[in-house]
Amino acid sequence: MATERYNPRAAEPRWQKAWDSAKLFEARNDDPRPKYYVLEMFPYPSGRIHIGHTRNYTMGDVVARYKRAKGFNVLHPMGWDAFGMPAENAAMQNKVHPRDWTYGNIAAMRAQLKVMGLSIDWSREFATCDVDYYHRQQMLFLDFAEKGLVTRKTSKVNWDPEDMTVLANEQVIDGRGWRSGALVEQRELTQWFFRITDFSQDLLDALDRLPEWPEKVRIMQQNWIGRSEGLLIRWPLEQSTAPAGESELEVYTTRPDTIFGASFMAIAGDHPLARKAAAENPALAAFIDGIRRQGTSAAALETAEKKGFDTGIRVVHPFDPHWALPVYVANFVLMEYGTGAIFGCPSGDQRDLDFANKYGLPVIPVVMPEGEDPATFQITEEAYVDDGVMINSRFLDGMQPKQAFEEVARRLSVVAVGNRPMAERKVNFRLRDWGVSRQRYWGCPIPMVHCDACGVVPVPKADLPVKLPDDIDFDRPGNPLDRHPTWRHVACPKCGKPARRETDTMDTFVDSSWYFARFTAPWEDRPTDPAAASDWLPVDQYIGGIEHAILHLLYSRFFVRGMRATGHLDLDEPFRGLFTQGMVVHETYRSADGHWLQPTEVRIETDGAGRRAVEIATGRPAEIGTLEKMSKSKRNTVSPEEITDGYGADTARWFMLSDSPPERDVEWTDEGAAGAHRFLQRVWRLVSGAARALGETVPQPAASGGAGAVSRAAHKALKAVGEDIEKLAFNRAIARIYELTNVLTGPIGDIEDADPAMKAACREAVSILTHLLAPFMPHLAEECHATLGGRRMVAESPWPQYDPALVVDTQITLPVQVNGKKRGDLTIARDADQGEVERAALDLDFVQKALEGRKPRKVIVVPQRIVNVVA
RNA sequence: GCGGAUGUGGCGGAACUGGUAGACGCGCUGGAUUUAGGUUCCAGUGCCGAAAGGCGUGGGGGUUCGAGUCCCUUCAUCCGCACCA
Repeated sequence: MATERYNPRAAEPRWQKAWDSAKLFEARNDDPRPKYYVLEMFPYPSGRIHIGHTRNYTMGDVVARYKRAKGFNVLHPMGWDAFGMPAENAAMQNKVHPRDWTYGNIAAMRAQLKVMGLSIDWSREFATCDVDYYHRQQMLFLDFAEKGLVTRKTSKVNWDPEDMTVLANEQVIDGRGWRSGALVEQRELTQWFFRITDFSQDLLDALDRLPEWPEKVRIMQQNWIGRSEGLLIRWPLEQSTAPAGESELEVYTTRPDTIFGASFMAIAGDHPLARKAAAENPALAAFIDGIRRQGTSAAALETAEKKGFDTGIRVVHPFDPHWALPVYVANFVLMEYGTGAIFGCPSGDQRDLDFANKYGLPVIPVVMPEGEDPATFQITEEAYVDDGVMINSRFLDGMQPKQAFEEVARRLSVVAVGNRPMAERKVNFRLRDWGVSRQRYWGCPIPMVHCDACGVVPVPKADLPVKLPDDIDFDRPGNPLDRHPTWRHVACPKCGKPARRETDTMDTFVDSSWYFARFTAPWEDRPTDPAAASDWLPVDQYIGGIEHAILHLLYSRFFVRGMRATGHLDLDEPFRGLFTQGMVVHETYRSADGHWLQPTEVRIETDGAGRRAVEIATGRPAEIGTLEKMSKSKRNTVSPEEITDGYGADTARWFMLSDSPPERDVEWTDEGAAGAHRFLQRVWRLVSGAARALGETVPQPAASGGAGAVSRAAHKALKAVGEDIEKLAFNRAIARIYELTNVLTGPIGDIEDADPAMKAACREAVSILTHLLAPFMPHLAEECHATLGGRRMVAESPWPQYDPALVVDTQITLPVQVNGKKRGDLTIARDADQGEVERAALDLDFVQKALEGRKPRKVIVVPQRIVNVVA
């Protein structure tokens, strides 16, 4: 039968328009149905939609369309993470205003996204650089400040010399700026901070209440927060050696049990005691200077020698007034962690051991593996870090390290140094406060004013927004707001005298820390409608890249806590379900002379012997390289347009979700895309053929025989696909749809001669198939649905319900094993009891043969699963 | 160093709580249809073997009637964090 090929280029825009005019995807806040909020991490408007974006949004769209069909009030919005450096770089390079560049990119990318046929509520779209958005962000900042969640402090910051801005710890990767790649320097600056550390414990505890987050992400956040329990010990200084005014050294340790193994103290170069000592000791000052210049990259740290310098200061051991220990300044002690001072126990820590060996310090073993002889147990080159039994530790001898910890804590907590206990228990976190000041133009201005008389004064809410000035120059690096002739000059809101605006703008991670809440009521003139935000949130399914496992997700979790404290919503956590999807990767190709070739520049030839690549332009063989994340440098990119122009959006959507599980990388191949398109055309032939042959066949109860098989296949697929989508197992759902299509191909080919029951079963089955396809290939599904005479659009139709009676078989085929090896099958009624199954199995020829007349020793019947005859 | 994964045909991958390993797709082989094809349809496709049969989920061992799945051990690859006291 001759069928027109399905033409996606005609059909897809038509259906997109139909969905649009019916406003099918616009969510209403007053809709009484249960809500479902599905969100993909919003894109940075770089200029082009990348194929990775497409995969991400398609996953969210499948969920959104499925949930909508299941009767939920679905919120599926889209916006733009639009502030940031690239806009300024473009301004510097191309003399284009960051605003124009950004909004131009947004327009281009929005058009690209629309081609994909995503079921997005575009009425809620915004960009974080919209004044409407950052205005409300400034309101939040002031509310946070009022609640004490914002502080201003001088601290050592990571300074990116290329971008001329401060970076958060999280933005320093291997000692380099996450964006510029420049080596980061340390500088002392006064900065704005969000007090995320106020929530350290809660941010940690609440991870256990996020069962729908990947384990990996929760562990990464746990490690990042880095909680440890230990003891803060105040070591008295030997007064004759101490700088004036210093009497003790505070040390944080998680191993107080090893205190009798201590042989030195080490403090950071920035430690106050080190500074004081250096003031009187030029050689020490020079040493500390050297530490500051030392690289902080991972490689530098790896190879950097552990170096120390004896300050001459001595501390007294807390348990022995006659035991003095030297205080070194050491290059491996961090001022930022704990107290910036440690005690070194060489026998229990490899780094301390190396240090002790280098400087000839004593090595006293204090923990020994169970069963060793304390008289002979020695530590020379390798520290013993495992559990064991205490030795050489006076009153701790014989204890487990855990008991020893408690004993030391107990004894020291009752001894006083001055008016404080010599030691107290302390919980320590690795997490630092979040520095949000950026010396950039294209960001949300921090709504603060500096007045010589009044100090730092918040901009009154009535005076918001603090708008970015339009007239700016990018002829020099640095912050253009600083150089603007007028913008920074403002009257002090308090005293009215001339004052200066804060010229720092906020880290763009602030923008993305609450956008999901703004989507719930983007029209509000306050940051949120607290009721709407609390109703819609948490996001039921959040989908994005693993690269945001720490930064964005942790900041958002903090923001929700801050917004709750300031009354903007009532919510524990922003994202109930989190899914981190894999990347789209592609083979790489190199020409004979070694330069990278684009996929469009090579032709792949395949035969029994394998695959070869040929450079089209030269006809010479090209080398097929490894799979890589698509990148400009390797030239292995495929653009969404290339695919949609050729095959249409449905094919692209289908291919990206088939085969590979969504959390893994998917390899883009031409063969795969072509295969997906073949399937699309096959479905169209099948459904349109069925529609023509069946006309208005009235569905009637499926009968037995072939019609029953068709019905059962359809209902089984219906059940399975729904369950797979719920689990985000898109590849499995797609395999199910293929299976159903394979089952239907035969019967529908012969449909002209079929009986009415078969016709009815096929009619129902193709209708089910259409609904199953709809989340994945929504345009094709609409076309099929219309061809079948569907009244409404699929996008506004409910998900069909499967018939429970049709998803179980009455006859089942059990594998029959003899001695654990499969020898054949047994077809029997599903509800046959164990005895029947056993008798029938023993009657089977191949079982008889295998038994050779012997009685079986045992017959194992697992109902509805397997029979195993043990001979 | 610490933490986390992953390992199944030529390839991507299925296999729910221990129960027919390889669903589904790609590729490949053979055949049919078509003016032709990069179309469509049919059949085949884990490995060895003519067959009977045997062997098969990174390697080795174990538990079990039965192991891809559980336990021990080992190897390989990938990812994250990392001078954190």
